[in-house]
Amino acid sequence: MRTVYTSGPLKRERVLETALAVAEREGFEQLSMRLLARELGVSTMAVYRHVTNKDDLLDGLVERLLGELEIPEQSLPWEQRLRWLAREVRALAHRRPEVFGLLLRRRAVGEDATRARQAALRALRDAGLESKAAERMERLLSTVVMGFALSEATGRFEGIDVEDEFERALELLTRLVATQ
Amino acid sequence: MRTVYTSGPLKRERVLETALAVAEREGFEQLSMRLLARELGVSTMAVYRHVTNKDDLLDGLVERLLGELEIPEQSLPWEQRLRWLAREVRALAHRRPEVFGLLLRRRAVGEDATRARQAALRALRDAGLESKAAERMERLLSTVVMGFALSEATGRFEGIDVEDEFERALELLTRLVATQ
DNA sequence: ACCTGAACACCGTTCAAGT
DNA sequence: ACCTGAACACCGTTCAAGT
Repeated sequence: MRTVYTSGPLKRERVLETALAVAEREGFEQLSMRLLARELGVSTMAVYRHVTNKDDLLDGLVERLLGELEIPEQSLPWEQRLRWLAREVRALAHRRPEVFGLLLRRRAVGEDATRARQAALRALRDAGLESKAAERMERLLSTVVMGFALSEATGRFEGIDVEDEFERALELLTRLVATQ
Repeated sequence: MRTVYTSGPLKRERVLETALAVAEREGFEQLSMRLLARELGVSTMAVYRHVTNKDDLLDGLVERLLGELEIPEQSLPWEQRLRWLAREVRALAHRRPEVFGLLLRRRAVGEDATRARQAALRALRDAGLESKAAERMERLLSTVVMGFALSEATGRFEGIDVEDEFERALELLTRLVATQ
């Protein structure tokens, strides 16, 4: 009834990948340990060998999503790096509308979580902000970017050209950074 | 084992109120139709007379939460009205940390949903923004305000003085509105 | 008209048992 | 070492039955 991924032994990597696929295909609420196991062609409890419980599975998904963000080259001007990051997040929300919300519900702790944040902080420092101000601005920017992306993914801004809206918001905020 | 609310007949109002209390006390994930019924001192299916299903229950909670927002007097200067609204949202997130996230996950459709939005739009028009610009700014502001409030409720900004941070962000954005 | 209990098709997770 | 099936304590919801 379902596609069963049969490539090699069961690994955490494949568990997460399949969980992501199931969530996007069936809807996030439908993702269960049992359905995931069925999809992997394995007993429910076999999944627990690669994931300590469902919470750990969700943490793994968050980490995987963050790992999909491409970090801009340091050589680019700071404005372009900020825009790059913002668009990466927006693209992620587009690609994974069902699971994107996880990023705003769960605290990201792993290494991938900080990569994007560090890149944003570097860009803001390069824009001339001192350390504390850069951190504050990063929190403001990430809130806006994540919030917009989520709003689009959940349909809160239906009927609105979010592409355009998002670019304008970025424009405004970048100007705000420049005048800090 | 649990407090049973015994005041009068079962009404939608009391169902929602109790659901809110249960969610905040036991955690949002623990809120179930069965536990809610137990709490109301009634059979599970009796709850279904006041709520068509769990989805409808959650929609009801969203509506109730939005109804808790106090709208500022029109006589206040526009900056103060915006600040008022922002603080109301932040206070709501503080009061209902467990259920606040619902507001960002579900589309609000009822009347209470638009009250706050209309008040913000009026303030922005009074600030001199033309109609389209006011709508765009309202979306930006609401995203920031809701995003910050959620981040605080979920602990994303742990160790940070969100009170201070929030005021600074508002300050920045208000200046942005003034210079539009 | 309003409430009930049993039943159905699901969950996450523990644990003893199999290879 | 790795996987399994049965079991436990839960879900949301349908439906026939009670008052």
